[in-house]
Amino acid sequence: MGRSEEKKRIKREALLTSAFDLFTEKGINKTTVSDIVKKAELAKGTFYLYFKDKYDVRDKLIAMRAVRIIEQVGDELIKEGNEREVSFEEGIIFMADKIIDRFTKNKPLLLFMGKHLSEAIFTRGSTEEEKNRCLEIFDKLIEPSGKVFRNKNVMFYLLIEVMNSTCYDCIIRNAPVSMDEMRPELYATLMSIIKQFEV
Amino acid sequence: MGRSEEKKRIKREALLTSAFDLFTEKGINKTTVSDIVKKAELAKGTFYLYFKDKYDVRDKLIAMRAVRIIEQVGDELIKEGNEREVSFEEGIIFMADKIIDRFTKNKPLLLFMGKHLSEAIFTRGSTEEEKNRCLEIFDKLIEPSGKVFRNKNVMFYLLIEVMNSTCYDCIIRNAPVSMDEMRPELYATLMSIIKQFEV
Amino acid sequence: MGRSEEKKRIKREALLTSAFDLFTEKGINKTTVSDIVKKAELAKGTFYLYFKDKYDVRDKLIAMRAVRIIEQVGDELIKEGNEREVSFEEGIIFMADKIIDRFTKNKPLLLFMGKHLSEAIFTRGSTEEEKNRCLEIFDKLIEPSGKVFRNKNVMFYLLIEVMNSTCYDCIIRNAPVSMDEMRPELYATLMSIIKQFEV
Amino acid sequence: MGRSEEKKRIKREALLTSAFDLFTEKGINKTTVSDIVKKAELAKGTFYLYFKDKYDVRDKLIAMRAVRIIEQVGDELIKEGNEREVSFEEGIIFMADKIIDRFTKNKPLLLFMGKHLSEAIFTRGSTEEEKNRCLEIFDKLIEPSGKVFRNKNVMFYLLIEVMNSTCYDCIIRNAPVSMDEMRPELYATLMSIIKQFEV
DNA sequence: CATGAATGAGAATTCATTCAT
DNA sequence: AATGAATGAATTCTCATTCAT
Repeated sequence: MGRSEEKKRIKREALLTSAFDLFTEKGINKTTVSDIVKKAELAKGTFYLYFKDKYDVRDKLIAMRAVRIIEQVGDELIKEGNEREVSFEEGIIFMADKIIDRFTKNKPLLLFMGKHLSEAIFTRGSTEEEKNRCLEIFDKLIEPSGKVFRNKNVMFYLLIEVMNSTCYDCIIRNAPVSMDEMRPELYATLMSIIKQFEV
Repeated sequence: MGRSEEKKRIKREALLTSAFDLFTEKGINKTTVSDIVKKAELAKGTFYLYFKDKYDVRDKLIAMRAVRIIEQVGDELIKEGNEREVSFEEGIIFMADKIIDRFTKNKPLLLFMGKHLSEAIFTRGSTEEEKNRCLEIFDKLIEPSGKVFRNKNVMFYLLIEVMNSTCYDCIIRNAPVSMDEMRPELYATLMSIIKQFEV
Repeated sequence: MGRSEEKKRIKREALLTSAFDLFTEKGINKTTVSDIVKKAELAKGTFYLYFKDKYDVRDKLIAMRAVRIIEQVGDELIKEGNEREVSFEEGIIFMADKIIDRFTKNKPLLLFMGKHLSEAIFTRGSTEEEKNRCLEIFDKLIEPSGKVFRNKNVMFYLLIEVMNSTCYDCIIRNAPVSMDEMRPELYATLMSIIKQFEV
Repeated sequence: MGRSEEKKRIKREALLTSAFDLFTEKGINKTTVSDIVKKAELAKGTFYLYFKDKYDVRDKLIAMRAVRIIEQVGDELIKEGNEREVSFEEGIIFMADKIIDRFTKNKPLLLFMGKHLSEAIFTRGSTEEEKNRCLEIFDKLIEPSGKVFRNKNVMFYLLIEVMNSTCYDCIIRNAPVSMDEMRPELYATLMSIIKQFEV
């Protein structure tokens, strides 16, 4: 990568980081392009060299964050798998558990992500390549179990969607019940879904 | 109700109706308070006598519509029940079917509702009374079956949430698959969830 | 005074009191007629039965307060005069002293009065009668001294004006010096002015 | 100064000039930011690049005008001093005379300045530098006389304040007497004040 | 007299976007 | 590629005032 390419990457990165901080801090509606460039210490016009508008940035951030969450939790699972035998079902619960943890500790992140996790992963993944990385993580999860599932993507979509929705409603809105009350039901539901797709 | 109370109700109604039409037509961001009052044939200031801002109207509309959808589909189910024996599970499928139909035919409505159906019903229901009406509909659905469920509200939350999410993603975004492809999996998932809660 | 006359007086009074509280609290520009009637627990329209607009209220309040200040300080002076011999010059100093005290303890009042004290007394006195009461106070002050002044009203105007201006600038703005530093110079100036008018 | 700096100065100037014209013409309350930018032939938003709001402009204008008045009258006095011997006292009278003249001929200016002359000079002078220029003018006035005064700034504050107040009340409100009737008393008062500060 | 809902002109201010430098 | 001053349409919201009840 050339010098100038590198400089550009840094600027893009600065804009994304600043925007993310502001979006999670005060919401997208109250964040202006001015705020973003000020925080990134760049000129107003520069923003438009990299992004169409702030909604463009938001979409890219949601996609990036969604992928990152899955990747990081996937990595943790791999580590766990190195230490003890982990069945597919256990793996899913493990991931759900880690994601719930993460969101419980970082409500602004959850607020920002909304219920867009699966959407970001399955249809907008910031790049095709990232999207595939996510799907691969799931595939690797199934592999050792030797199980066969029809319609894997739909299954994963449903698993993520149920998990994301309950996180959002229980953690942010504390309704219909608290996350703690929901957790066992959520896990049971995840299990039900998996069973349903097993061939 | 007094004359003036009645007049106020009509004005409030006009604002809500106009706002709903505009929100579904061109989205909330592109709809201005000016647009709403113009359509309602009222003065700008009048809007602010009834609502805080357009987001206030949106929240109230989502709540109202959510309740209305459940009520109407509930009514249809009652009619159906008068004509033939309908089990609880069949009833849920029937309702899901009707809701999918409704959203398929009215994408702007779905776009407007987003994934807020359960939230509107379980935590914001425009009034406590409306919220209870919704829950009652579900109760009536269970009754004749003689079945017993633990944590009914959580079950209903999950049923509605899964249905709402899949509708939104499959109908609006056509992803991860089309609604037609999703439908059998959705139904199976609804069934799994019910089973899981049965005592 | 009839029953209804009395009721009207009470309402007028409530509006004046509420307005005064709000004006001193957050300034006239940030006070709305709505605020005033809400505080007075009256209807919006009622305001306009008693006053032209909020500036009308302000003018009346300034005039009333100006007169009240002079009267109260005049009363204190009379009491003082009953206890010890007080020359005209001493009387003026006494009054200035009391006024400075009052304003130092009640900056919002001073902020509200601005530099309008003499104007309120000499040209707008809420009623002709009140205005005359003020002038009489000064006359009574001169009487016992046996001194003769030309152009008494101009003299009083200058005395009040200098006192009001220095209070405002020194107490509110603390400039060009503090009130404590200004006080001896102010007193000297008041004495100079009196001397100048003595025949 | 760079090209763009120069352009900015011109725009700021245009806004100040337009605002001043409108403020003196129809008062600050009836002048809107829209009026100002229209007159300055600039865009609405541009106003907010240079000033916080119209009150910010007013404050800056009052300060500028106050300084300008003192400077111009000071210049006239210097010219006069070149032609004939002028004592300190005569100088003050000369300046008072010129200021009264100016205000009599330009009542809107006086209306706009209000009783803020000394405040603008002694505490807000648009810049520290301008403020000092004003004080210097007074110093130069004293110098040739060889006289010594204690607390010069307080003396000048009082001289200006009395002059400003009487101008405002007599010229604008014609009360308690006309400016012509007030003039000899004003002059005498100015002389008394000077005497009082002489060491 | 009193009310307070309704009005609607219009004020303030913002902010995305452009473009000359 | 980067800048940031300038733009001005767009938007929100206020608030004095009216008037039917």
